[in-house]
Amino acid sequence: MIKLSRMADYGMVLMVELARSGARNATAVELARATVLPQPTVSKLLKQLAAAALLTSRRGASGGYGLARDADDISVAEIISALDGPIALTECMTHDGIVCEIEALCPTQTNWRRINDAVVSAMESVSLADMARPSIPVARDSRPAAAAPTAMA
Amino acid sequence: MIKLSRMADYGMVLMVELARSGARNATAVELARATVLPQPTVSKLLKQLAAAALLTSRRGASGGYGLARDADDISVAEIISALDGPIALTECMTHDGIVCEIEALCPTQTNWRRINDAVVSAMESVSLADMARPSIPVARDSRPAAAAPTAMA
DNA sequence: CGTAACAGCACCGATTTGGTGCTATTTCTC
DNA sequence: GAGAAATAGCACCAAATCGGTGCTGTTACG
Repeated sequence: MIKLSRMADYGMVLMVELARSGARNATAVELARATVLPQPTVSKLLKQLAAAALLTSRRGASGGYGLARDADDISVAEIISALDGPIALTECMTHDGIVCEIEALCPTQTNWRRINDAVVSAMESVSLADMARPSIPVARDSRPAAAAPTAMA
Repeated sequence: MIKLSRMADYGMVLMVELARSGARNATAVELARATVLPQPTVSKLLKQLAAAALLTSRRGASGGYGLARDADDISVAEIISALDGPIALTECMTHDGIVCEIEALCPTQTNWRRINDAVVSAMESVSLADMARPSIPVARDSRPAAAAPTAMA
């Protein structure tokens, strides 16, 4: 359903938690507790995020993780591609320029790329700071007739 | 990797083929041959597309499929959601207004929705006719240093 | 009435994904 | 200097999803 993986979802939660708390040396255990996510999975995610240079890590006793950059300077696109790999709607999008095997699909390649770029830029335009700040306090009980166009069915 | 399923990919190929040929009564076998896709899968896809009212179907001998509307009036978003279900990056996006279980994620819900809407509108803005017409004849061998911003990594 | 096509199942295999566990390695503290 | 506490980097396993296949209707043309 064009949905991002649960890992990316969890990863975002962790990043938001770090951005909110401002902690620069939070341990995996602390973060797991704060976010109510399984600890082993949290560790795995933090490792990946650190490997992608989005987090700094301190090893050894009293070690931990912290944001590598300002939350304003980290985009949603970065977080997602760190955990889910590059944002590519079709296979053709990954290797750029190489013709895909299925001849029939290729003519549409340019248009796919345009759509893909739109998705990427949408995610690049939102920063971690944006995600951390609950911009519009969403109404929980009364739902105002779905303001957002939910596509079709 | 935020990629759409192969079914949606194939489905697009079939729709483009129908848009190009202009055939209003093409059989599954013909379309499979034209697109070089496995016939059973093609049949399955055509059924789904017909069920979503994107294709008209004629049963019986000399039956077949055709576009239900003008190619200009069918969006990429419709085709994708017909085959892959509604476009929803996160689970929260499907049931609109209902609070998800994981408390920590919810505050970011509004921002997720904004990103999701951007994706949806990107796909709604491109019609099947756009996809069918090879707008810019893509250079196959010489690749001009990747004009499109390929995100990171 | 036979044949050619769509309709709608149910099922199965394989790939991917989510999750776990173990073994280093680093570094702080006592 | 030894031990404890934390990250790093593996490899592995279980499960859910996805892609694909096969059958049994049902419709309609000839």
